[in-house]
Amino acid sequence: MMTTISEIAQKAKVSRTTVSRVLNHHPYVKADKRDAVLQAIQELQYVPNFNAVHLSKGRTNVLGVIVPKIDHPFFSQLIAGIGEVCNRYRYSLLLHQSNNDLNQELHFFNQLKYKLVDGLLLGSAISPPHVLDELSNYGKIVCCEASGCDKMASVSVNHEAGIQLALDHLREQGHQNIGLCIGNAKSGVGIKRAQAFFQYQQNYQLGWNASWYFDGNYTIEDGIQVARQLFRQSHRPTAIVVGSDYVAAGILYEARIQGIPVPDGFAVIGFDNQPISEVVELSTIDQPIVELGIMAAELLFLQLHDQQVSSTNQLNLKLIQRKST
Amino acid sequence: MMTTISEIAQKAKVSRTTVSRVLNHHPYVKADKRDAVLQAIQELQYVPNFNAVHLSKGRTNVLGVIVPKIDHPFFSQLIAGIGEVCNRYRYSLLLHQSNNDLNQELHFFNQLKYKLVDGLLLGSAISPPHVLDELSNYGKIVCCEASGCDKMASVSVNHEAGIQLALDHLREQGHQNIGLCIGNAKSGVGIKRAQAFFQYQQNYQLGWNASWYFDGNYTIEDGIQVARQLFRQSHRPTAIVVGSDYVAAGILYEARIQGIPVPDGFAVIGFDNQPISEVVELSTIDQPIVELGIMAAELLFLQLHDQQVSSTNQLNLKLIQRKST
DNA sequence: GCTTGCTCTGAAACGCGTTTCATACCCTAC
DNA sequence: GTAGGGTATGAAACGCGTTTCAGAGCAAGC
Repeated sequence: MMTTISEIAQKAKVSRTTVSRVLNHHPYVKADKRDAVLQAIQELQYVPNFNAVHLSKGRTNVLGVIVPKIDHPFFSQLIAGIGEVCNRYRYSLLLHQSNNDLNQELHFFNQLKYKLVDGLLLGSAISPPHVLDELSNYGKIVCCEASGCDKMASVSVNHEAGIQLALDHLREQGHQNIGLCIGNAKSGVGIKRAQAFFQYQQNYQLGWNASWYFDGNYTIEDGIQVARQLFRQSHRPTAIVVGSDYVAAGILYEARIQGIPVPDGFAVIGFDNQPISEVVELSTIDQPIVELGIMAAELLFLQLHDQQVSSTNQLNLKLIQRKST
Repeated sequence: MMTTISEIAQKAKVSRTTVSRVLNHHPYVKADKRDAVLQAIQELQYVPNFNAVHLSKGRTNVLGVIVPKIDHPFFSQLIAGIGEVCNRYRYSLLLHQSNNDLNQELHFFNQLKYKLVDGLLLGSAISPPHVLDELSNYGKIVCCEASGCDKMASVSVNHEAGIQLALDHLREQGHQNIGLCIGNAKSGVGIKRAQAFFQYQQNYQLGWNASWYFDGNYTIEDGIQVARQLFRQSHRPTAIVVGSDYVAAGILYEARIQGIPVPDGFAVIGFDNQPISEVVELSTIDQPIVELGIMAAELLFLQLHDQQVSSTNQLNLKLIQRKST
């Protein structure tokens, strides 16, 4: 029992074309006809069916976003930034949680092929480059980390600079033996951070031992485990760089339990500047995550409006010193 | 240059109807024709246009979710739960961030009217009941807190029970003078919690002073301010119930700064059991937020499949005792 | 007076699947 | 032998807007 533009047209004694023009604010409609149409819309309580609009226009004004885990603070902030831009442009946001599952990811990519979204924002992507390459034939894509695919633009945090900030700071505090703890060692972020770390280590002749390295850590609980392994070692580092504030908070927690004085006995520096780092007084590398989302979305909109954009974009980081270093 | 089912039909020497049947796994298609169609789909690299599907089917297999702020941990967990269910049912999620702005909210509600989503999940709603009432004529809606609209189902946390758990626990620890700190005093949650608190207070003859009440607090920083105001008072409560772990963490932080011993000098209990509560050793009332999202989404799917559901649903809470009480 | 160029309007085609309905075939049951 | 019922297929209508194109009206320019 939906009202359609045909009924409006009939009631207002104009053609469907004219109704469509009124709805789309086309200038060539005389005032009297416009008023008649608007009145009919009122009286019949017309509500447009946007599936028809999308079909005929060939676009949907929807952006797709895929992330591994919505409730990870990094991604929820990223989405928040993207959402803000979408609101500004009156676009909607189609969100998908992949759980780092390749099938889920591929399934979501179809939304672009199926014309359900006008563009795609990749919070993370585990698909091989050739898949992304093929996908980019179907629409514009922006990746929130270096994608390894030159057909799509990317925005990312300057991980090298971040690691360097952290290490410069620790060296200034007199540390020479510094451990590393990251999340997914195989993700772009993980690889970049590890590379930058070991490069720096070599450049500055820092001490090293394989048992000072940890990966696959994401939670507070993980941090506690890392700390236990670390503090068990007789020859241990005097500081550690940690890829996540949550993990770092776990390490601080365990240090307190074991009575190891921070920062004098052991220093910890995290990444992200999540709210948690404030209460546990953790030094950290602040990542402008919301801004990252905003920038990624803006880049996508530029491309949707046929503007050229530079394909790699980096955001800068800053050091926030608190009492853990 | 899109391939359409017509081209497939031509190539496979069948009708469009048959192609449609193959795509929809309709049983009445002979194997040889089905194969011919599938082959043509392969060769022409056919990709369906789902806007056309949505238009003719009258549904989109998309759920809408609206929340005030995506990166608030409560809502990101809620969305994560919803997203999980959506993945299970192969539905997509259209997400909107309202920033508690009524216009944003109304704008998003149109997605249901416009037939862009099959159902709506309200993470929060500030619209008056009559708006929600009218909206529910356009599709199924589930609200994640008591909505005040009897036409839609709701799932919510049992706030009364939560407050009671917290207060029972504090009384057991010998507290008689207990403060209260909540977020939005005008939201459903805020009202419920305050009511339950004051009811309990009266029932058990607890001490009270108007300066022991705080609202509009959401962040760690807010918590620090609350603590400062609190600790300035000569006649102050011996414990406080706080509606958010973040705010509670701020209070604990300030207590430490001021050298007030916790829990002996002052006890704090939070709500949510966010990760932060673990590292700061905060006692808290655990809210099953992800489960709340899952349940809300499940309820919506039940309704989309024409099943009756009970209109009010509550989830239970549990006390997590740590070192702050 | 006639061309040029806007303004305004509607018929028809288009975007692309799905669904209905009619038809035809085949087998089983009586 | 034939009525009944399942299987298989296609033509045409349908869902509902937008866009193209052609044409009419009207004013300004020469």
